[in-house]
Parts: sequence; C-alpha cells; structure tokens
Amino acid sequence: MFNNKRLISIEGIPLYVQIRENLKKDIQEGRLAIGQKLPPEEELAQQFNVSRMTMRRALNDLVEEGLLYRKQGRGTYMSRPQIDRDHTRLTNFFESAKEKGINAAIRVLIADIVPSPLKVASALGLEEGELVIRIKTLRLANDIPVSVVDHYVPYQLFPHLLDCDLEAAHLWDFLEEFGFRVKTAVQTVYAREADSELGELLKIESGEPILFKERTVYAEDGTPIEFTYCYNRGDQYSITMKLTR
Amino acid sequence: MFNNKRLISIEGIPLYVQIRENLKKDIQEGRLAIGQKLPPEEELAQQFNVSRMTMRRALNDLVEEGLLYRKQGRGTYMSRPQIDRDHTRLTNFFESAKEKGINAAIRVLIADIVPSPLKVASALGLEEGELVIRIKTLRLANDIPVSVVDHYVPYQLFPHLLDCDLEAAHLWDFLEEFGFRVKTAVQTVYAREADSELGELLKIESGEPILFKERTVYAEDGTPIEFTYCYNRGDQYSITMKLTR
DNA sequence: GAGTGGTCTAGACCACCCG
DNA sequence: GGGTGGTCTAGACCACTCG
Repeated sequence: MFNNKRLISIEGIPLYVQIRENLKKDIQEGRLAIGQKLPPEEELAQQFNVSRMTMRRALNDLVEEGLLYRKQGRGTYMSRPQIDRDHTRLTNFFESAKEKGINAAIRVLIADIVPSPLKVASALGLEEGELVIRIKTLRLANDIPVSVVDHYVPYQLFPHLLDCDLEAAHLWDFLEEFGFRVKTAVQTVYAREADSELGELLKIESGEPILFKERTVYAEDGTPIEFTYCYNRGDQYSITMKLTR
Repeated sequence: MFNNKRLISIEGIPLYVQIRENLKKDIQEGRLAIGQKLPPEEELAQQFNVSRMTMRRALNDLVEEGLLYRKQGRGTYMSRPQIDRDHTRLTNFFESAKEKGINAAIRVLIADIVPSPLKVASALGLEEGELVIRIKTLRLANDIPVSVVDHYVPYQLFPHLLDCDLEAAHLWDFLEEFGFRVKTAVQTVYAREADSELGELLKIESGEPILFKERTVYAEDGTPIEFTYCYNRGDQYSITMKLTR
C-alpha cells in the first residue's frame, strides 16, 4: 500500500479527482484498515507526484464525504465505514425509482392556472394572487399509489409549461428545458392523517398516517421555481437524511 | 463597494475566514444586489491584499453555503436570499429548545442494561445480544409532552453512563464527557400511528399521527455510539431539511 | 523537539463562455 | 480574442500534539 502510485496523466480529468477516486477505491475495497493512519500529506503528495496543495484538495473531498478524518498535529485517519452515505441529495421520483428497479408512473389530476394562495405566494416570492400553474398528480410505484403531489410554479417564469406532456417525464425535466436548473430545496416534514379524498386516491382508509411534506425548490441563482405539497402513504414511504454537527 | 477592503490582520483568525465573514456581512446586510456580478477573483484578491488561492478559499465557502454561485468563464454572482439556511445540522433537544425560548425537560422512564436486539446490534456494529444501555425518556416542551425517545448505547464504550443524572443534561453531553464527540447522524423518518402506550405518555388519543424517527449517531472517527427510536407528536413536531442536487 | 496538519504566496496554464 | 473561473506548482511559516 501507498507505494508507486504515480498516476498516468489522464486526459481532461483533474489530478485531484483522479487521486480522490483512487483513494476512495482503496478504502471501499477494504485495502485500508479501519482507523489506520495515512502517511503524512507531504509523503502522499510525493507518491502521487503532485504538490501538497493538490493532495490536500483530494483529501479534503474525502474528509467532507466522511471517509477520512484529520486530527491536527497528529495525522489523517480512516473512518469506520458507515452504513449509509450521501443522503440529503435531491433526487426526482423517476430517477430514484429507476435506481431501485421500481416502475414509476405519474397521473395528472389537475393542471391549471390559478391565482396564488398566500402561503404559495410567500414561498415563491410572489404577491398573493399572482398567477401560478398548479399541477396536482398521483404517483404510482409498481402500480401502487404512493403519493399525491400538488405543485405550484410561477406562471410568469414558465408560461408554456402546460403545453408539455406532464405524464411523460418529471416536472423538473420541463423546468430545466425552460432554462432553470433545479439546484436546492428546503422541505419540512410532518406526520398527518389521511382525509377521505387522500384515502380514496391512495387507496387507504381515511385516518391512516401520511408523511406530509412542504417543499420549496430553488434554481442555481436562488430563484424559487416550485412550491409543493406532498402527501405520502405512511406505509410506503420514508425519508433518510444525514445530519452533521 | 469593493474598494479599500484591506484587512487589518487580526490575531489568530485565518485570512480566508475574515474575508468570508466580511463578504457574508455585506451580503446579509444587503450591500450587494441580488444577481449582482462580483469583480473577478484576481481583482478581489488584490483588494483584500491576499493571493488568489486564499480569495478562492473564502469564495468557495460562500458558494458552499449557497450565498454565491459561479458560472465558469463568466463570473461569480450573488444568489437570491433564501428563507431558510443551515438545516441538516445536528442539534440536541436542549440546545434547540433554548434557541426558541422553550422550557425543555427530560423525564427518564427506563434506564437499564440489556442484551441488544438484532436491529440495535446491527446499527451499532455489535453482535446480537452484546450488552447495551437502554435509556427511555419522555421529553417535554413547556410542560407539554412532545416525544418519547428510546436510546441504545454500547455498554462497553460507556460502562459508567448510568451513574450520571440523565435528567440534568442531554445524553450527548455525557457521551462527550466519556470521550466521544458526536459528529454525524443518519436518520430515517416515518409517519406512524400512536399505540395506546404512546398515547398515554404523549397525552393524545391512540391512532393519532406520530412522526417516527430511527437514528444512528456517529463519533468523529465513524464509531456508532447511539441508536435511537424517537416518537414525536405529529401536532407538535416537524423536521426541516435542505437538499442539494 | 519532531511530526503533522492549517494557512498562505506568487506565479502559471488551461477550459469555458461571450461578443 | 478577451475575460473569467478551474487547476496546479514549489515553496514557506505557523499551530497543534505527542513523547
């Protein structure tokens, strides 16, 4: 280990990325023991034939990811492998269903242009009553209804949104087509009971638990581009996240 | 703006931190317009009288925080201010109650040493049946019961934990006293119904919605130090988080 | 005091984006 | 082609930790 690691310079890929991925592979394939101390940065830099700054950039990324940790004045060490990593990533329904091998489908219940209710307006940075596009859908996973989702999108930013086939792709695909890249979201999660309408749509008894989510989605420049109420069947849905102190 | 920003070198505080906080203040106090383009990095570096690498380090932090964004080949820009920031931080019950001006109290229901159930063992990286400390508590906010929390902690790591006054401080304070700094947690959130026991403890009807959480807490080096089931009153509790694509 | 990570410099060249 | 961010170097000194 840690010998003759000189990289063959690969076209286009930054050195720190190559080093990072190289080390990550060593870690994930178990070639480094838990708690093991790594060589000092200076030495690693020599082995990889890069400057210390570049080496640090690679190490920083791995520390960020939680694979390594540093103790000032002592050294850099392997973390214990944790079960789950990389939560709090924003993924869309089709993407995550595909990863899990689930057959995803969307049925549009409402697609309309309406004046914005107060809460929607304030989330989207609009005046109350400014026009928004409302799209209410039912989501199915392997033909089982799992969520009712109520999207609100500023009409002024996406005047042609309703021309799209909203059952054919995820809403975000269309938002991106119109020039807004989905970047971050802030969401709040609650436990609620299903009312009779939700019960009917989700094929559960009314009164059964619902994981209820309010979410505001922002583009790269911070513009709010979507506000959503999301009602998820309690027995079919959970949310996993990673927190840092 | 952007003139004569030369920093008086302040004792001990790294330059990139001073620059970062300086810019953050400008942003938060509205001295920079939304969407405004910043001067190029080279120029900023000159104004602050540092090298470009140091300037970049400061800017990187602000981009990370979502206050700025970059477009390669074009420039660095102000983001729109977003309502909420800095979620997905791990906070303890007493800390967050204090911030909100809520009077927090903990009542211990169970404090015992037991063989670990399978699920607990696997979360904590133990063999099934290895001893764990189980601490079950009721949390009150302004005398209203809000959560029932069931903690499991490896006995071997904290053999003297039960000597502590567990109602006097948060469990994490004791874990840190014994040498383990709480660093990260991975949690999964579900919607459930209250059973009769929970109903009684939380003073709600059985069948009412519960925001149920399973959480594994890790120390700095990745050692799992706590696994917890957490039952929160649906009408008193929500979780807010920020997601990134 | 030796070992190690944390910060910082003053350059350099490249890749990308725009008019 | 000019402006800009992305990457990289080869040094340097400081701050922290440990024996």
